Amino acid sequence: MSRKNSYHHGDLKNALIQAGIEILSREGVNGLSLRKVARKAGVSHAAPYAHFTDKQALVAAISTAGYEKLYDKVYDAVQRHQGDPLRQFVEAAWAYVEFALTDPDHFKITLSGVVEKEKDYPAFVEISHKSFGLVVELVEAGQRAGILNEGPPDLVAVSVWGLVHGFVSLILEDQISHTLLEHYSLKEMLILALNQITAVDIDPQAFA
Amino acid sequence: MSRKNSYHHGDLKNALIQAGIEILSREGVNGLSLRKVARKAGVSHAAPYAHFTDKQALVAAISTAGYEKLYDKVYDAVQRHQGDPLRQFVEAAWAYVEFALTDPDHFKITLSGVVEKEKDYPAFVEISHKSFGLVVELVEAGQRAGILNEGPPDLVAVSVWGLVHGFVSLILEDQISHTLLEHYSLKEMLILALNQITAVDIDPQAFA
DNA sequence: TGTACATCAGTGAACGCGCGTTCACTGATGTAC
DNA sequence: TGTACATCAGTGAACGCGCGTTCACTGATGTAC
Repeated sequence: MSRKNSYHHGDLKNALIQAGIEILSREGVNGLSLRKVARKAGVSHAAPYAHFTDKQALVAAISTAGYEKLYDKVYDAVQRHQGDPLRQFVEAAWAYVEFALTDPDHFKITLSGVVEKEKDYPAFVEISHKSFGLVVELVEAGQRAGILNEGPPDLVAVSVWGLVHGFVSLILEDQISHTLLEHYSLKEMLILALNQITAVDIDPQAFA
Repeated sequence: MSRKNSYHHGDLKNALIQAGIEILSREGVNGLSLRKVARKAGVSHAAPYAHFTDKQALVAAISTAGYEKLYDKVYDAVQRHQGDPLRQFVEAAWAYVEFALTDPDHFKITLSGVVEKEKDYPAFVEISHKSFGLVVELVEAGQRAGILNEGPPDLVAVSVWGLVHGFVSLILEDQISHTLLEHYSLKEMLILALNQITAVDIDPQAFA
């Protein structure tokens, strides 16, 4: 940003990732190309090769950035409601949903496994493990507080993550019936869904 | 198939859909092109235009076929365990998981919303509604049998579908920890996840 | 402080490729008489 | 049953396009003396 008009960009790498995210949100996964990303960053189409070995690597970096943003949003929610495990649980789930709805295509490229070789990118693997760890911690806190059923925390974490992730997917795929959407807000629906999985009954009204 | 060597194919439309599914399973979503599909069906690359107005239409037909196959597999499971609601519930969920694992890319193209304009294809919309209806019926049966919690069946259906769908997604995205996969079979894990959502406790051993 | 030079991050022309789609055509099939 | 003809489902050449990647290059920056 600081050296916008000079020959050298200064922070092209991040600018390319950012440009990629914008293209994703405007044109979807199929509209994402190296050349478009370079164009949007105001740079020749060969310039990205100074920072990424190939297109895959750029996509992996975009995915990794998406995961990090998701983690941060969820972590924020957890921090904001320290000491109130139920609220923590609900708001963390809601943060996940919000990120997906705000930037559906960034969410999809990050979590839909569209990119094959994510395993080859250590930063991606790291943030994905870190995220799962966060869910496990949340589950353990929930179990201690008696709002979640007993059971191996990692297994319960899979159920919880699965439920929230599936909920998001159904919304993004327009798979949720119209009548349902007329009767409930998405947050209410999420809470009613979470209710199926918690040991206590959550009152949607309390989380308006 | 019957007129393989004649100028006219006889059943090109279905042959193209089938060829598309095969390409999907071998090369993934990004490998799917009209020209490849035609080649695989043994036909010139312009031939598909006699049956589909454009590439979108072919993809929509492939997605629709995927949904129908999924519906059939789940419906089969339901039929096979008529009179045993718990088993019906578990095996229906497992059929969903099995389809996704058997043909991940067909599953993805069908349910990942990669295709934008699915709404424009009535056959797709129809089978998707029909599928949701089947889940609702299953939920109602489960509630009557006391194995699922009370609540508006369509809402509970969203939770159930969401849980199973999310579970599948986590597996396909390689998001489930290695240690977990070493300790449990996928079917066990599915059942333990379903356990979080049922009113009764399911014994994984009973479904080996 | 000033100069020489190595390093680095850009440029722009060029490559070959596969794609979706159109178009004039042709061979096979079905139908009317 | 045989013939004429309309219809239909294919063919293959051609189009223009955007893509990923390479390459010789050049301008800017940082460093040693």
